[in-house]
Amino acid sequence: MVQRLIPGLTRDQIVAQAFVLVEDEGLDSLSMRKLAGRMNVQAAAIYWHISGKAELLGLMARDIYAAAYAGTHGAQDWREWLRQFGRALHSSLASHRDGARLCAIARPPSPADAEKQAAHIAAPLKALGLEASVALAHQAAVISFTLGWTMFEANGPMRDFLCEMMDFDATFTIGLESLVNGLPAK
Amino acid sequence: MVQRLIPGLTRDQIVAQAFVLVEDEGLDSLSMRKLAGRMNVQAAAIYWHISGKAELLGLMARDIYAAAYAGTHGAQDWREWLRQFGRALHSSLASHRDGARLCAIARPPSPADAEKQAAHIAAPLKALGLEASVALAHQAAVISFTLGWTMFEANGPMRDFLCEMMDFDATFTIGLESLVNGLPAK
DNA sequence: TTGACTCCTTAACGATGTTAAGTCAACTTC
DNA sequence: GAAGTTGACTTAACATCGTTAAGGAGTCAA
Repeated sequence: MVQRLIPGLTRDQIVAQAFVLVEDEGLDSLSMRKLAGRMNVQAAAIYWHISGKAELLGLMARDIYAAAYAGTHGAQDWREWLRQFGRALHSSLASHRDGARLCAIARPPSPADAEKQAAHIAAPLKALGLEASVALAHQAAVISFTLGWTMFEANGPMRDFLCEMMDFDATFTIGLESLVNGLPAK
Repeated sequence: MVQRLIPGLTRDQIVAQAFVLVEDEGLDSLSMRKLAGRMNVQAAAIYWHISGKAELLGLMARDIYAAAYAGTHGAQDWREWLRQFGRALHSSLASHRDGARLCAIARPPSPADAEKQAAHIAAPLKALGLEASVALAHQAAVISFTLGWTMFEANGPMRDFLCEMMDFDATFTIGLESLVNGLPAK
């Protein structure tokens, strides 16, 4: 087992630079060559650390979701938690350029340990009194709405026109509230 | 002004064949060359009829949305209309392979006549007593939720695992009902 | 010193979207 | 019917893309 002192490249550094690249030039301009160029490295070098572009996108999406989970604190009941989570996910998606499109394209990084991951995801809602399957279903609803909305907000048809007719953020909040309030407890 | 009797290729035929190709091989395999090959034509020939791949995707997405609008009949109030529309859009998206991803990627075909298009879209809800801006906002909410859900259903993380834990269709309906019931009339 | 191992380079493969230039038949006009 | 115009397509090429194979330089253990 040999370990370099200065590995030069790291998975985290690659993902971080990928975010910077997307921020600068947009998701469509995210290519392995450009990404490598920004790190003064050849494109093939990235493949030593990451299996391919799909995994890169997966890791980026994971970071966006992680920020959303980190943005929920001290909810008293599961509806409040879902509202917090929805708002946090929306702001996480919106704070990264093309964030929604990225999460829409990205595939799950590890379909293998889905069960463990699902349990981990359902945990906060279970702690607030929801059954596991209901927790996952409700979270799926909130994620779907939020992801769909942010995408609609960013690239949807008539975007510029609708911008003048309504407050996107306020309308999102209304939709999120409606959705969460109507979800059944069982 | 010269007009051929048999133009050989048509926009509609191209779009139709694109749907067939996606149905057969998936959205990732939709390339101009393969599409042209299926019509016994060179790839560049497509560019005579369609400006590029972006427009092709836009036309495909437009067809999917059109099927959803066509699936709403005789609603008595705007909530019922939104429910019908949500269900129709869901089935339209689900009935085309990679339909949700397609609509997520596709850009609006014509940002120019957004105002006219918005009025046309808001019409059915206006006829049922909703103000134009509210109509658009509510429709945006339903589209966002439905598109997000269908995407989640198709490619989302833990898809296979969640499949066993819940009925996707039933859970979608619950979410849609919750959302629509909670939307304000004003 | 030898060998193993990590990390990166060079080079190449096939595929992609797109454009420019050329071709040819169908039509219009004279 | 000859000439010219134009619609529709072919051929060829360009730049770029994700990805892989082969190899080399550096670092550590023996």
